[in-house]
Amino acid sequence: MTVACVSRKTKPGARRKLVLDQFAPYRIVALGHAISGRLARAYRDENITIPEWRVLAVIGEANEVAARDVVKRTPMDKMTVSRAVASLEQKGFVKRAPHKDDRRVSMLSLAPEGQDVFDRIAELALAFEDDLMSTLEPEEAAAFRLALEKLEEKARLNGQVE
Amino acid sequence: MTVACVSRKTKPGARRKLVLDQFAPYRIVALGHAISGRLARAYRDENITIPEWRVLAVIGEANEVAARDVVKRTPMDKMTVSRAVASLEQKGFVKRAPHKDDRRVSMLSLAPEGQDVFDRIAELALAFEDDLMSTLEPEEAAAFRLALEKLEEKARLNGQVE
DNA sequence: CCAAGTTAGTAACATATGTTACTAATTTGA
DNA sequence: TCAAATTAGTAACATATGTTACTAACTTGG
Repeated sequence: MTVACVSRKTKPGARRKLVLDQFAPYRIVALGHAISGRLARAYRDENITIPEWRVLAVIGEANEVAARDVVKRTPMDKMTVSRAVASLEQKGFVKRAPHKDDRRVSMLSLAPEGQDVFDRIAELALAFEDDLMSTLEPEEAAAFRLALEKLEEKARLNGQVE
Repeated sequence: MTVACVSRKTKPGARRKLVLDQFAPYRIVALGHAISGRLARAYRDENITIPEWRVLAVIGEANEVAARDVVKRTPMDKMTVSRAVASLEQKGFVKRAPHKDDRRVSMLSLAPEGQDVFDRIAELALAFEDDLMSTLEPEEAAAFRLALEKLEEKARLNGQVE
């Protein structure tokens, strides 16, 4: 157990100036934006939006899920998911099957064409990840992933309150 | 001898399965989303949108800038900036002054009230950053910031192509 | 049972954001 | 010197996204 030493480099009471380039939350959001834009190319060629891709990915990972599970596993609200699913079904990428004993729920699965699309995008996405992360040494990358996890945990917890 | 089966060794092009929770780009975007949501509370109380806050921050940092400079320094396109500036001017937070010798350009600066708003939000934002980053040990935090920088560089460069 | 509450999903509306195309001002270069 | 290209900024349109509130299907507790 480590001692939570919240030391900062600045003196207590000294008012820091906010400088965007050194403001970590901003840097993280900006990086996310850049990444989204970069990945968007892979979706665009398949006529898939970002929410649609996320839905595809969750189904592709779990084989059969309900829409509510997609909501739990991604940063999208249920309306966004609902729209994405409707569009994917329309395109013939996703199938709905009635839930065994809850008629409100449909179970989602990939149609053959949806599986193909998923595979193609997944390949590009993984290649992008490799390329991106190759800028970091292996230990750096591992540390980065760990830090991401901790920060997300923290950000989500705080988000819970109100 | 015959080749029995597919090697499991990871090599370039080898097919991994895409698992969202282990897919770094997704984790980064998700963290960005969580952070945005968390910070939004500070803006909301001041009736400031995220693009408006970014504009305020850039002006607050540089004292006098043109809108185009805001575009260069943030992940927003010029229309988004234009709207944010218009709104901020309407609210009396930002002033426009004609550029010395280019009549297309207005120089933006903070009105006194804008400075107040900026100061209040900046204080909350810095406190949030402290809280967020306190989950990391000082060396972890430093490594994380460095990694962020490298990744952003890489993501932006790739974004250039095409 | 069955009234009250909860949950899954969607419709309808409001707002936000991106895209295209335009105006006006400036720069370029033949 | 002036036609063509570039740049700053905005308008108008299309699309995407969030919010509220609703329906239908379940669950619960008396």
